[in-house]
Amino acid sequence: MSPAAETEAPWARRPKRADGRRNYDAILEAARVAFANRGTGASLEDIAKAAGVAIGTLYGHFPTRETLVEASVREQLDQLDQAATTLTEEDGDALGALTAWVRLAVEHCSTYRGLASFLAGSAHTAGAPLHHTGVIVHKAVAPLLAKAKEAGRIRADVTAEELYAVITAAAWTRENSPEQVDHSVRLLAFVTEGMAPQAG
Amino acid sequence: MSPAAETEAPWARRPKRADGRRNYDAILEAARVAFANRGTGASLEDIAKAAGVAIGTLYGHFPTRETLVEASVREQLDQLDQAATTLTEEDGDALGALTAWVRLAVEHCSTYRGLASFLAGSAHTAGAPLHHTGVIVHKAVAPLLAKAKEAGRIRADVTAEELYAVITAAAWTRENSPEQVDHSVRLLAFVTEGMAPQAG
DNA sequence: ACCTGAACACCGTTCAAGT
DNA sequence: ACCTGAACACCGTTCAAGT
Repeated sequence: MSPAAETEAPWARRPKRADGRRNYDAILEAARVAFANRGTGASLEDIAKAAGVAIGTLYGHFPTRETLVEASVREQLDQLDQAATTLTEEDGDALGALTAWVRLAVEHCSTYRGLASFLAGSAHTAGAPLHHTGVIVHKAVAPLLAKAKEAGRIRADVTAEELYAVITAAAWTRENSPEQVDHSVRLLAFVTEGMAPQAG
Repeated sequence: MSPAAETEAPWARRPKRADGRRNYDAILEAARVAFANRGTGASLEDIAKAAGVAIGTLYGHFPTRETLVEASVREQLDQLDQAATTLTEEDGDALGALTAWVRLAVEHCSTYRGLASFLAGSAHTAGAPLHHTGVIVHKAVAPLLAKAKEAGRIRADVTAEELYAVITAAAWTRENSPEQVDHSVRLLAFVTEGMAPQAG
């Protein structure tokens, strides 16, 4: 498998022609603003208008809403992947490293209202644009989880899939929390305690 | 405050005229089927068609989608409320009673795909039709929570609001789980362990 | 290779007219 | 008091024509 095959997805590729790249970038930027303000269900016509392109141009680059959502969080996901590597290499508190990364993952998955639902919806559909996120999360969390288990801080039977369910559930809770209090913090605290070996 | 004011909501009242009641019931039944098959975002026109009424009739009885969703789960909510009373009166395992009721509540809140999001959305909006659900859950869970605390099975600082966040998050997880495995079961198990006094 | 925007489809919501 | 359905608005999606 070539490096390009790993990094380049079949959907939403950045065009080669200069005008195409300009439009692609403008659409992405407008989408990020719209998703941040209105959630992932924001009007695609409004996004095209804000980007200064016709609606057909948007569809040319992003054939489905999901491809646009995926592209709008792709860079952030790369950072999340790298953070897992950094945290795994650090010596010290294995449980702290795991929980720190889980919190980063929850923040990523709650970037926009509606993102958690998109992620959950494509979690079990191989080939879906946002299925990639689940794959990355699984791969990234595996070594962190293994180290925490070796250190005796997490039950041996906790799986990466269960952690992903926890992360998306916490992200959804965060999306839906009132501005004053983020209920996902306490939810994660309870879950973390519950995953400790001494419990139960 | 009269008893009627407590039980009768200002939205979605069952009409007094016979033809009105027939249509009201037919719409509700069609809505339950449509919500079960397509989630709470199901087409209202299709529901009206299935009920054999004009779209205006549907809007006459249920001015917003939320009122229709609320009415479609109201009876079930009453049962959930009664179950809390029964479980509170039982002698025996206080933690078991609490967790049994929480599981019933999770099932209620995941009756239809999309219901958990409706509930979370109206949780902090007094006056919203589905805000009622949150109020009932809070009232119902309070004595169960108090007994579990007295028995030393749950941390003293756990609030009913936190439990409601846990319930809706678990319901959302259940809605989004693949058919083979319900991830909310493990999520609830972890949270329950994490709420125990000996943890942390 | 990429862009445009008209055209079509579908659905939510309102309201004047009716019984 | 309740019902009807046409009318309007808004949005997603496609595609023939253009550069």
